[in-house]
Amino acid sequence: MDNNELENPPGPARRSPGRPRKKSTNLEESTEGQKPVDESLNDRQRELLRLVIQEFVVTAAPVSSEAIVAKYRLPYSSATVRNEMAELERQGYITQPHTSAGRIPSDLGYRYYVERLMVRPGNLSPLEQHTIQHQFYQIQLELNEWLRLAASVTAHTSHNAALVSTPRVYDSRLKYLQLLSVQERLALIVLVSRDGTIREQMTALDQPQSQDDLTTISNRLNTLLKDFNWKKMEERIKDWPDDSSRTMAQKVIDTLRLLDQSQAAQIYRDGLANILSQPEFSDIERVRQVIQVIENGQAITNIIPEVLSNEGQAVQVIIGGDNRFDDLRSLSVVLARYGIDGQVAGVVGVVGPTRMEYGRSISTVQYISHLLSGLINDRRG
Amino acid sequence: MDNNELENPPGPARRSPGRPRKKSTNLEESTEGQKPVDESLNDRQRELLRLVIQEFVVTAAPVSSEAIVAKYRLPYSSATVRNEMAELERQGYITQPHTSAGRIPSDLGYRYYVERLMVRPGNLSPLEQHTIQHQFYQIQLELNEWLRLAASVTAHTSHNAALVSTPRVYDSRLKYLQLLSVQERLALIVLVSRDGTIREQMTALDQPQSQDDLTTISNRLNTLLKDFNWKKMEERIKDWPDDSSRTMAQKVIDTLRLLDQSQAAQIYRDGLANILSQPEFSDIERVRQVIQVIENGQAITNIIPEVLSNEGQAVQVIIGGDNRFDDLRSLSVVLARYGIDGQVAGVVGVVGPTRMEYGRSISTVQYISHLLSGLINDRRG
DNA sequence: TTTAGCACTAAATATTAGAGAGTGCTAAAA
DNA sequence: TTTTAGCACTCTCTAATATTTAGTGCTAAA
Repeated sequence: MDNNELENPPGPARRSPGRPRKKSTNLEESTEGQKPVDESLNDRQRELLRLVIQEFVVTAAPVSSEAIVAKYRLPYSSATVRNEMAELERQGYITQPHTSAGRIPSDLGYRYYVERLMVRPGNLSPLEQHTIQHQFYQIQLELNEWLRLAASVTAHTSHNAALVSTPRVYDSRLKYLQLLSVQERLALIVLVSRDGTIREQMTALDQPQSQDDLTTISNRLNTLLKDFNWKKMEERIKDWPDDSSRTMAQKVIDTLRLLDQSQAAQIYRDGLANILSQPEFSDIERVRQVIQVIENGQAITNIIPEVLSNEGQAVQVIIGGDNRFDDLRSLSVVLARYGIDGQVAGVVGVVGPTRMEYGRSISTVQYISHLLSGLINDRRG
Repeated sequence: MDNNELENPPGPARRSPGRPRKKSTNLEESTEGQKPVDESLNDRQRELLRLVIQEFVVTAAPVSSEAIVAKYRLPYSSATVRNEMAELERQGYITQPHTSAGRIPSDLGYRYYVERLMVRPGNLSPLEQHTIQHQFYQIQLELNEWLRLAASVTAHTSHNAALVSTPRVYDSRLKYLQLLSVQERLALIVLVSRDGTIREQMTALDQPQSQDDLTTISNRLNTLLKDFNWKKMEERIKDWPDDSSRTMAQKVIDTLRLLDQSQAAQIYRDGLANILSQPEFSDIERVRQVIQVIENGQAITNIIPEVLSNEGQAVQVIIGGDNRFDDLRSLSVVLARYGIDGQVAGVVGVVGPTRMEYGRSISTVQYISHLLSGLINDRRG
């Protein structure tokens, strides 16, 4: 109940809508690691904002001036803190659920924290890294099992919900294909692309063909089409005679193109239970919303291609939907790409309340994406 | 809040623990379709029980004598109904949340309803069947995409949460294998079993081998091991010379055995949001429990192999955990097997509150399992 | 055997009072 | 000029109490 206001950011935050973008730009201009100069907040205000957020992340209750002074033994009184808080509120970094309550961070506050105040997220502890690696390398797994595991581990490590998208392959090239007779007029195309993806496709035959016929065809196609992507293949077969080899080649092309294009990223999810035990989800209606969003929401599906195309940034943090994804108000999403630049790419992400441990989430997705990239790399030749 | 008592079945239901089993036996003995004779409930009582349950399933609120008489224009007064209800309660089929409330069905009541009172669930309407078929046959899909779709459709059709397990294959037989060089000392085994399952397995090589070497080996293995299951293969290779073919054969055997055995059924889930909008989940704590159970609970994983081994029954209904699955108190599960007897088998199921439309759930899993069985059958040769 | 009538019970809802938490402001102190 | 003690003020939270409502079980008559 304390957090109702998170959903409807109060006046002050709205009054300066241009601010977050500007801040973000500042960060990019300043050298990383150096403390950026800020015109509007002095050191003490920044420090207090940091403390308010840290405290709120842990307690989930509005943070009072008194409490913060006592807990951190600040060298000034609660009255001073109140004055500074008033200024922080005026600038939209924190808000009050009601007059006589403490302060809670606004989305803008979180943004500022993530970009400028947070202790830079380091790596996961060696112990955690080791535990995770152990799980990954323990058994030989298929790709989808890796991804499922990745989602599970990410959720567990970040203490939030996690999502992992299947990697999308651009420009698949044929490594090997095999045709298998299923019935007289039904064949199975098995197609291995150079990045190790396997695609099977059942296909009807115009005329009955034996396994021997099919083997002959597949041998020919293997020789002629190997290492090509579907566009190259299409050029190549243009002047072929109109025989069964060509018909089959066309089907292979279609399958390969399908692999490239229609490839709707499947999304593995896990850890929903983690975030629902957070106090912000004591309201059942919010729980339903969140489940809708995570289970099959548009927002998630919309974000992913965006992250994939966004080649620059290593980790992307979307706070409270950032005014773009309405379903995600009150949720934050931390996303990292994995894969091989320009060839294979997927997304690993953490979803949780805006009040999340951003540092931990960032470390987690960084590490897991690193791990997945390694695995993908191993799978290729 | 009305339904608190569902979780802790009150006295009467406990007093006659042998009853449900006995009933179930009776049903099996009696000819299907014929109205079974019952010593303890007269026609009017049965009719009233049916009405109470039907009403409760729709309204989710305790059913009062007055309401039921008015709504169904019963030819007797509410006082009479009250008398009969008292008897139904004494026998444990219904309970009162508190003294001055209406009646709600107990698990025992639901059981009785499902086995003896329910209008026998027919098929889904032709329109629904058509819609579903349309979704299934619209595009060529891979197995896991079929299953994902099946979960989604089941959830949507049953208005509850759905789960679909990956089919487990007993006794896989090799249809075709291919070895692909990935790096000098790293190869990919691609293995197609006769039922159309494809398994890929990366393997390290003792000594560098070219693609040509690997092709030679795979040709030999294809000829010698085709159509065998892993046990047969092991016999077969017993007296082979200890060369690279044999080493590879052993790896193929291991992979095939893995396919048969370790094959932990993956479970596709969908429609969690459906059941959480039900009024029984207005209590956040219950929501959390349910999500735990459905997302990664033991109960589900325990039930599935049980259903698979239970070859007789077409559809299995577990009500409120049936005193065996504690996590499932207040939930019911409707399960059907799909696949081909003795060869491939998976499970499709509906999970919802005990107050669910059993008829619809049963029709849905029946139809979907039928459809999946067909698809599996098509995939084989 | 059925039913009208009614006392009784327990929950749900509304009302009120009081306590608690934390602020903003003022005026004095540093 | 900045900081801080003091205090009035605001709003929520909790508990206690009364009121309403729904629906029963029982009795006695039909």
